Amino acid sequence: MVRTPCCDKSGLKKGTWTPEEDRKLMAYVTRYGCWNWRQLPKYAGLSRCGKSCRLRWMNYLRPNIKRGNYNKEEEDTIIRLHESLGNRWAAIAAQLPGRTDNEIKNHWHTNLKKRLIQNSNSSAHQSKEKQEDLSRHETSQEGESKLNNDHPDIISFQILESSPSSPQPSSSNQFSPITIDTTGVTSSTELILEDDKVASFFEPYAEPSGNFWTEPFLADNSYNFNMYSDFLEPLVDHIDVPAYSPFFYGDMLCPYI
DNA sequence: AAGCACGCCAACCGCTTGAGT
DNA sequence: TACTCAAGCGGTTGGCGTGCT
Repeated sequence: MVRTPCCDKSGLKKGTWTPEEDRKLMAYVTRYGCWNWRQLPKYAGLSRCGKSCRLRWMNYLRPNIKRGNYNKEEEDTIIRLHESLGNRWAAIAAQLPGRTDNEIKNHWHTNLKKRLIQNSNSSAHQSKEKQEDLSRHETSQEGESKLNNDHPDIISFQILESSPSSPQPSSSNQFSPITIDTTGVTSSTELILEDDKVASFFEPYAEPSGNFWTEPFLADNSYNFNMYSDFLEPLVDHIDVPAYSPFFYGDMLCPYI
């Protein structure tokens, strides 16, 4: 979407990712991990800069990405965290499993910010009316409680504002680029992938009882390729990922995984 | 049906941070 | 300590989709 597909001066492709590029990146990262984002596109056969690959993986291809349909809890969390953390989208995203900082940022600018402004405007307007009304009756305390009843959302927001801000230390979420956020993933069937193609792409290789996404990536920081070779081999071969890599086949060592 | 305006959001850019030497 | 470089982060951009006239 968005950027017109083109090449920059160094010959690297920019703009919308094609399904083929997605498959290449996904297959390569799945097979070899993200040992070096700058070098990765070269070995993955992609004419993209490493930064672009990383972004694509982090915001779109990474497993357990939840997309769209924010529920009220999530929105409340975003609002509350934004109140205490400001525009630290990565920190906010760390508290919302499956959501990316980019997506939260977009959602904030397109929905939540407007909503808050509207709320504050209407509350300010009504507050003014109430104040005038109250000054007439000189019953400020009574009026305050009525205002609270009229705008429970605003009030709860005020309470949250005054409460001690508690940016949770997100140790588990401050993952390195290739660490897989496994929150909420208990089996391969629970993968949250918006793109049906991507989901179906991996479906035939999903383990019935194991946890593909967590086990190989978390097991003692080494890539247990052999365990998933049956899974990866046909997958990678099928989508024609370049056979070369700085690592020996089946002897992959990636300190980040 | 065609043109226009606007919102959404994927992706880019540039700055900052942190690790390695 | 200073320097280099990769990765992370947040702000911004701009094409596409959709609703409105």
